[in-house]
Amino acid sequence: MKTPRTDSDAYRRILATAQDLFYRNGYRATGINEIIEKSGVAKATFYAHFPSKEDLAVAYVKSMNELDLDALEAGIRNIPGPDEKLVALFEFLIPWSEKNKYRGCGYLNISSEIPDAAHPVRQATKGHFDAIRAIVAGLLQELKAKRGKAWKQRDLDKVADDFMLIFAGALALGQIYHDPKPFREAVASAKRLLE
Amino acid sequence: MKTPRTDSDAYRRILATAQDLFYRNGYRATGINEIIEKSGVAKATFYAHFPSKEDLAVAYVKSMNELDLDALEAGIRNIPGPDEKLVALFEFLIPWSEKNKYRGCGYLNISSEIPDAAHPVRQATKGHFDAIRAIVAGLLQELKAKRGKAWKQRDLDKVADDFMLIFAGALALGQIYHDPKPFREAVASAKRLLE
DNA sequence: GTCTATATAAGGATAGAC
DNA sequence: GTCTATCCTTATATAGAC
Repeated sequence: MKTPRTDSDAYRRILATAQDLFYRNGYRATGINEIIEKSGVAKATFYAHFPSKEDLAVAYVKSMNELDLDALEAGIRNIPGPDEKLVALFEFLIPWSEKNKYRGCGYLNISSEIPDAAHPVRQATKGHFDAIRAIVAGLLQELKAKRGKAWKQRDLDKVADDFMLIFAGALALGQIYHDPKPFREAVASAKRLLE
Repeated sequence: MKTPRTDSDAYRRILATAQDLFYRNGYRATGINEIIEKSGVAKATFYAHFPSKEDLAVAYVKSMNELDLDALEAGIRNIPGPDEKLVALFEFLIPWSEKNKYRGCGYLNISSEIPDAAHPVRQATKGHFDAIRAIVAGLLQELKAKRGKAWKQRDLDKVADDFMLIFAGALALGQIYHDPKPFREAVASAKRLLE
């Protein structure tokens, strides 16, 4: 028997299907059988790649995280200054939320469904927000250097805290209200933080 | 056959059990059978009061909303000024989050599990955040009157937006990180908004 | 209101043949 | 890798007797 590989076609199809269903319909609402059916693999093949549903959940979060971070970094790469980049992080959320029909943040959503904070999925969702914060912190450092005296006294950690609260808050409220409004408000808040 | 009443003892026991289990373990993770067992009612009694699990979910959110708003208003009643009251809204979240073992916001959690934005449960969770915002907006009006010239130019809607983003952001990140830190950051952010 | 079945579907997971 | 069959549990919900 061959060892299942992460670069096999079946693996990719399963993960792509999970990506879609877990995000759109939720983790517990999505059955293994449905994933197997829609990804067009055999049941045995599925379990050869993912010994349990939880393993698939972990792969789902990690893979989504890579995609999101890549998209995010590609999105800000050609934007000139760190301040414009920081605002762009929030502006991206407006079309993103619409594209995703205001289903909200996949990391917050699956975390809500898994109460055990020690669970590998929860560790992975935490890792995602850590990564976002690292990007924000890096841009703030650039900005501090650029602004010189005016920002000399600013505590970058606290500014990063503010950005993360507004970021997560917009994701949460965008889902609650099923509307892009919180994301527009977040853009305005972000701009104000950079004044 | 008697008409089931919302003030019956069985009704209250069912709702109290749902309150506990839905919040702690999640909506889909909690089975009707478990609720029936732990609330000590008969299966027929349960279905006499709640024709379906969804009906119970709606009652759960609405009842939780009433309890939370009552607790919140009682908590700020004896605090002197509107600015102190606004900060207190965030300070309350620190012990609250610890008491709830950082399980997060029950309204955000169940919303994550119900993708259909038109669902009655989703309407109820939206109503909760509307109610919170109304409290914030009311306090901001008081504050504007109190501060006079210094706040004459402030757009209260935008300040309320900021408060709500920070409020929801802390709830979301407090769960992600399973930690009171985001709530402490939210207190600091709120204070800064009132400067 | 209680109790004990029961219907029926879907859940996750395994096994055997190809 | 595919296919079908199956196991066991849990899910929501209903029925009948007391």
